[in-house]
Amino acid sequence: MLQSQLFTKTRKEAPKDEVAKNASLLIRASFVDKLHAGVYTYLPLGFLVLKNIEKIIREEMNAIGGQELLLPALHPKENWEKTGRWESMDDLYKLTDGSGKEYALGATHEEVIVPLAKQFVSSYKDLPFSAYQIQDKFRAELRAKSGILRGREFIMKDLYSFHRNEEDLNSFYEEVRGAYTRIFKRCGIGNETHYTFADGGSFSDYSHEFQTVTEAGEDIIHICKGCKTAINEEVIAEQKDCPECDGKSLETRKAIEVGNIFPLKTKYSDPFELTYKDEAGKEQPVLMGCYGIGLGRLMGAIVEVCNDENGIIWPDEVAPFEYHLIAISGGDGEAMKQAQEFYEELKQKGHTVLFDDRDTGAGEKFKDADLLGVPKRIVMSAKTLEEGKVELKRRDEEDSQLVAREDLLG
RNA sequence: CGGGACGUGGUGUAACGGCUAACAUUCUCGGUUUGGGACCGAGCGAUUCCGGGUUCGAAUCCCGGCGUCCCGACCA
Repeated sequence: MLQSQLFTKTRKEAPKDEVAKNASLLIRASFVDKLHAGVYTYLPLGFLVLKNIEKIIREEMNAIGGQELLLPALHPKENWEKTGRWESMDDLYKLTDGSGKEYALGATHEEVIVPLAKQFVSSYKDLPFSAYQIQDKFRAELRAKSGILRGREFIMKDLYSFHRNEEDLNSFYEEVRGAYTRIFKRCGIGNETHYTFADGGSFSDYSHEFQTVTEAGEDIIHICKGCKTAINEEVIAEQKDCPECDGKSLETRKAIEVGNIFPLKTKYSDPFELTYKDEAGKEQPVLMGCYGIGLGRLMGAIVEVCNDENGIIWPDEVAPFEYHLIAISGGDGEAMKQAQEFYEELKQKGHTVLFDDRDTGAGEKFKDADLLGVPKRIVMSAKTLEEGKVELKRRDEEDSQLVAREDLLG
């Protein structure tokens, strides 16, 4: 992408009302824009990151057999009355059309996917299976906060699994745990993200969360120094020791919940009478699990973890581009000309490149490069031309090096 | 939903109740530059969030609303 063509611009200063680091940096670098409290636009650069996160999640979901679909966001009131959540879920957005018919904006999708599954599940032979979607969710948060970490409209991946017995549910549950662990690792926050025992809220008796340690977090977790498993503050009273190992030394940290997994069992299959016939022809309730990851929140958490005083430092796999190519103009314009050619070459070899072809000072380009946080920066100037090479610097490293162009094309 | 802070060009700030609302930045034009937001000159850009009130006079004081952020409560 040519930076001169990008319709968004970076800012020297963050809007004064953004305190959260993720919002401050993402807005300054023009990855996102705030429409109103808790509702953000993903601008072209932010959208690239979001799509990368989405790709990672999709690959890992597919790898454990999840079937992708897209459920509606506009739900009939009746489905929500059936589970009792039309009344009990107070952050549910409710709306009425011109004729007086009432709807809910999807805050979660058990109310839609369970009736859907009912249409196709009748025998034990139809089980197990799992389906997921990546879609906008709406929740009337009393207080949107922390930039994109807690919004009122947000993109979420929700996976639902359907099983004939608890054993099968539990084994799939562990598979999802593995997939989630890989997702957060690929997103560059594997070391900061902990598998955590938590309360089930209104969803189930208990649950597990994936908590990323950051000062911007709104939860308190107690991390086992032995096995890195953690316990959420809300259940620490019941569980004083690490349940995974003998480690009893817990470290207390603030963290943000980037993912969660719930054994729903029959909580939502019961109200919709989702059942199957077993080998004996006997009607049995379907057991369910549900598993969520907030994509925007994940992006925010990555920024909270991966930054320095100069800007964002995107992990390789989520970065909007692989290379940030900077041409330092001036002189006879040769550097700009050669950079233009190199840009085309890199693209041809399949690399993603942001090419700073703007006619502006070198300082501004470097500042913007640091702020945008593309993992690898290539500089071409009169200086590098003399050597017949280009300068390569990783965003997460101090030193740069001169390398041959061919070395970057491979 | 309780408490607090704030609301002035796109962004960040300033202005005692009193001149044409100031400065920086962004942006436009011209010129000089080109290895860390460079420099010079000339411009554009605001009904000071909205509505009332006090006053000869309100960005400034008072009341109400709306909005944003922070703390708390709440929360897949």
